[in-house]
Amino acid sequence: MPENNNEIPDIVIGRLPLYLRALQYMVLEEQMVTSSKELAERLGISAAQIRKDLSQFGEFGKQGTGYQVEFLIKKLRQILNVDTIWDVIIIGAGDIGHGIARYPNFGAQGFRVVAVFDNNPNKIGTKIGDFSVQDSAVMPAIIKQSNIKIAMIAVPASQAQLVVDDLIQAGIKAILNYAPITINVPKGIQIQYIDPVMHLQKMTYYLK
Amino acid sequence: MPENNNEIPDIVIGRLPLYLRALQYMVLEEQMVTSSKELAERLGISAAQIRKDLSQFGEFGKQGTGYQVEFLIKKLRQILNVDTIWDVIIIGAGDIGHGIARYPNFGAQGFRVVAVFDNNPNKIGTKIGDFSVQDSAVMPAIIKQSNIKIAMIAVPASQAQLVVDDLIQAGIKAILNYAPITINVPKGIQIQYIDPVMHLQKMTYYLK
DNA sequence: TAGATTGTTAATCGATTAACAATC
DNA sequence: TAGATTGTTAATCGATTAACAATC
Repeated sequence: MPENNNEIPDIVIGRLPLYLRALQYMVLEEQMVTSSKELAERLGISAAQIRKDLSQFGEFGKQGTGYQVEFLIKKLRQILNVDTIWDVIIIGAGDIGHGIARYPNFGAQGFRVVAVFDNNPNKIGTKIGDFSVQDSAVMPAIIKQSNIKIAMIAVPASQAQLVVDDLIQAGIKAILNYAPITINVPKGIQIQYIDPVMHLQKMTYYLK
Repeated sequence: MPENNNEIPDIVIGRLPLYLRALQYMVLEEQMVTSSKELAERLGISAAQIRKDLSQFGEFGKQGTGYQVEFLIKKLRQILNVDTIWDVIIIGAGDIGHGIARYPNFGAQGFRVVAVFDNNPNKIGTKIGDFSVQDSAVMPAIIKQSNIKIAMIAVPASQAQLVVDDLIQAGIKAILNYAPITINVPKGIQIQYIDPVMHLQKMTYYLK
């Protein structure tokens, strides 16, 4: 007896934020309705792929008409769990930490930075926008107390694994890692990487 | 008569910088030799995949022994065209522009930031580390004059497409885009995206 | 009704993995 | 020689695309 196969591919999940982003620009342009064809052209992918991806989660369109932009945004936000606000912490108050602490796009997209930590005594207590940098020593307590699930780490590569281990110990479930090093995490913990060097080195392959 | 199929998949190219990064940490740890198995464990991928990827470019290992770390690094840098230094410019002198202008990892990885541009008169002439911010108006001339091929853009989403069009017009061939919007570029131009929100939204799908 | 576009199936295409002969 | 590990093939697995009935 075949199981109902309801495992949605990770690669599909990865495209949903892309769709959401494009739809939000349509709202800014006061466009009410779109189609898989139009979205596909904007994003440079195939219309069939967009329809197939969306159909994993329900029937959000109308034949002959397409998709209501606002409605599809609402559905995507529900699917991605960004129809509420997630509190996020930052570890590392260097240049990158400063940059992401002030990043203006998190708010509208479901994320709120609530604390910045560092273990350097010279940085503890300094101000970044609204927050003052807190001692990493109090980090686990604050994670537990505020039930925070998401962290962004911007510490030196040499410290990244240790910091991640501490974060997971304290209850963090998702990590966005700016340190240029591969981190090991147990199953069930999400980790994503941002490393501009990787992108640049991929592009130079094709240059000259 | 079958053509020699020497088109290397883009997805393979994307993994090479990851291998390179891991190998460089091995050098720091004074490890001389590695194996596909060890690399695979570090990176959380399969050993077969690493061997297959590398074999696209040559035979870099020895049976029974594995790979000489320094030698493989040298080969990967050649393949990726990062065995020389690429000059890179930054457009946009806001928080993100500041952050990447001071990013410490570019130098050792084949990239050198040589200029930062902005079109805001309040920012033009201000200092970021060693450079002063230049007027975007002079950007095309400088790109041509210095034969710059790579740009990183950190401007508002609303300006990103226009800036990219200008850059390509001036001769830029590869763009790392920090603006949270999909950009259209002609064939033959490389573009890569960095958007922390996308990564966060992908992870929240799996949370609770 | 005619035109447009969805959701879905089946076919195609491409990527990953398992396995092993070769060989260091 | 025995053990280890490569490079490569073939099999498997998964993702994308083309096509079209359904239907707005």
